[in-house]
Order: sequence, then C-alpha cells, then structure tokens
Amino acid sequence: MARKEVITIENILDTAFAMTRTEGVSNVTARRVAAKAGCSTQPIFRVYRSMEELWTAVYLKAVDFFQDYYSLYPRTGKTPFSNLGMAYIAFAREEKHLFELLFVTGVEQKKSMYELLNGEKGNVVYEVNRAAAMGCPAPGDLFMKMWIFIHGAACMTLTGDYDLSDVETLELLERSYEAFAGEKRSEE
Amino acid sequence: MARKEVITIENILDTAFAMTRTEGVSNVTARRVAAKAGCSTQPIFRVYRSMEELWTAVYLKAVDFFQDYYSLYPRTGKTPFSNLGMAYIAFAREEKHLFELLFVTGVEQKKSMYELLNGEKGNVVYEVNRAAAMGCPAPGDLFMKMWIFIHGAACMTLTGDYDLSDVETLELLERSYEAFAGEKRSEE
DNA sequence: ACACTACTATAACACTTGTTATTTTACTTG
DNA sequence: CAAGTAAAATAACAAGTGTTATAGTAGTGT
Repeated sequence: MARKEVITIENILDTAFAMTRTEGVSNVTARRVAAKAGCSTQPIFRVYRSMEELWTAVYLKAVDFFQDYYSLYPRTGKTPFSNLGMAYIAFAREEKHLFELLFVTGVEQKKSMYELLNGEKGNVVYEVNRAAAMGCPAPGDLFMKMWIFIHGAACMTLTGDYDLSDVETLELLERSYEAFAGEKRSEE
Repeated sequence: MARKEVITIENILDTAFAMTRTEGVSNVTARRVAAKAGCSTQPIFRVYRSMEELWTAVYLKAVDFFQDYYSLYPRTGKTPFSNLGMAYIAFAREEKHLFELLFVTGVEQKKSMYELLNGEKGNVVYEVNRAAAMGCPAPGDLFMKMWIFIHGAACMTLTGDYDLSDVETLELLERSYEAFAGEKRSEE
C-alpha cells in the first residue's frame, strides 16, 4: 500500500544510545543522530514525537543497561555491599556518560538513586538481609553509610580524583564495611 | 580624552557570577548577562576577549568564594575532618550550582579536588596533622576514606538523595571518623 | 565651542538547535 | 503497468548561540 520503512525505531534509539555512551546525552541532537544513523532528521520525528521523547527513551535504556551490567558483574567480595560497590564504581569508570545521566544529573531525575540501585530484583534488599543475617545490628544504617561511601568513590572517578585499582577498591570496601559494622581491627 | 566607562569589568563578572549561583554557568550567555547587567553585549567583549574568558573568571571567583565559605564556616566538630565535611556538605546544599561547577563538572577541571579543598591555608594538611597528633597511625589513608565519604554525601544532596540535618550530619561524620580510625564503639 | 575618541548600542553574520512544510522516492495494491 | 500512499529527503522557520561590523553618544582636551 505504500513505501516500506527502512529506518526503524530501534535504529534511532540504538544510535542515540551509542552516542550517549561515547559523547554524552547533551550531544544527542536531531541532526547528529540522523547523520550517525545515515538518514535525515525526518525518520526521528516519525517514531518520536520530539527529541525530549527520544532522550527519555535513551534514559530508560540506560536504566536497563545498568541493571544488566550489575547482574553480570562478577561477585568476588565477601562482605555485604562490596559487590554492589564494585559494580557501581566500575560502571562509573567504564560508562562515565551513562553514570552521569543516571546518577549525577539531578534535574529531570525520573527515578531515585535507591530505585535504580535496588532494581527489579531487590539488589539492595538482598544485601541488607545478608548484613542482618551476618549479625549486623542496624543493617539499614549500615547500607546508608556504605552507599554514601560507594557513591563518593564513583563520583570521584568522573573527575579523575579516584584511581584505585579493582583489587584496592575491593579491599577498601571490605575494610570500610568492617569499620562501619563496628569490628575492631588489629593493627598488624 | 574620551567617553567615561559606565559598565565596569566588576559589573560584568558580578552579574555573571550571580547568575551562575542561581541558574548555573550553562545559562551564562552573552545576551543574558547583558540583559541582567542592563547593557548591550558590547561591554562584555570589551573587557573579556571571549565568553570562554568570562566563564574562566567566574570559575576563579567561585574558587575564592568557596575558600571564604570554608573559612567562615563555624567549627563545631571535635574529630578531624568533621568541620571540613560539614562545610563541604553545607556548600553543596546551599550553593548547588557552584558546587557542580567546582567539584562535579570534570571536563575542563582547572584545579584538582585536593587543590580546591586544601586551599592556600593548607586546610587538609591541618586536619591530617590533627589526626596524627590524636594518635591516628595512618592519617593520610584516613583522610582519603573520610574524603570519599564526605564527597559522596555532598554529591547526593545535588540529586536529592541525601537530606540529613546538620546535627545528624555532624554525628554521622564523627562516628565515621571513629569507625575508620579503628575505635571500637560500644553498642549502647 | 569644536573636534577627537573611547565607550555603548544596534544590527548583522555564521552557526546550531528543535521542529515542520514541502517535495521526492519507492513500494503496495488494484 | 498505473495509481495511490507512506516513508524519507530537502528545505525552511524561528529561536538561540558567540562574535563582529557599524553607527551613535557622551565626555575630554584644546
């Protein structure tokens, strides 16, 4: 009945998301996406009502991307919240622009930091329960402290003020947990 | 010999800085500064070679502003780094846009976080020495941990994920210091 | 008082943005 | 194959950006 569609909504979104990863969402403009996707700006406004709508779609894709990233991250830490922290800090290092979009750019925050972190699987709840099972008297309070710490390290990677290796980071996170949990450490 | 200048460099810079405080540096455009200062864009380009130069001047003024803010902040904390943390977190809360410019926007970072924090008076060095005098075995390491923690809390205020009161924050910082310093706390 | 000149305002240039009107293209259907 | 139609390309609009050319203005020195 008519011409066949050649530029799909996936083409547009994938292109915009890839651009966000490499150059940040602020560089995702109609003409630049079109150029990258090898078409004019018209197909964009056929599948999305406005650029705002595309940016929202990119944000939601970034949310899923982070969930997958966290799910697939290896769990080498023993103390609660250490794996959460390792994945989060690695994500900030490896995906600076996505991290910024999800956890730093506060203006049009669609989801709270806790929602993003907890995810659909209840990541945070799982860790908190684990801490409780290990005998932690105030696991919620401990999560808050650990989370502030983890978020601080992650944000510092953006500005180049944090450059510890993964091994060092894991060590740091586990010792911090112990410190917050109130265990006394021998000064070996 | 000629006409008298009516728009001074202070007028321009003060206007641009005030705008940065209230709406962020990204809204400091030539025309908007001119409108706010009650003149055309021409005086701006007489005293500054380009907008880039004005933005740099705003950044440097923000550096001084933070130094003054820190100097004038009341010192109610007893443990090392607690006053540093209180001032820093309060600054993030009260001056979101300046905090973002100085400590979050990493791209064109002129000064490192440590430089900004230590200042001309050696704020950090002072606190580290204090920790050492109090018998802390690794004051540098402790500073790093405390700083990650403090920075995390400050960054969370930007996204609305941290909303503890000053009293609660002071308590949090002092307990964190004790935890990192290795003191065992009784579970009263 | 007049001429000179530095400062300011107006207007324009070149560019980028989101968005939309118009035209061309290519496929499906009768 | 011809007609119709939806998709894509081209081009334009209106607004905003930094920056600069031009014109006007107000004060100073002779």
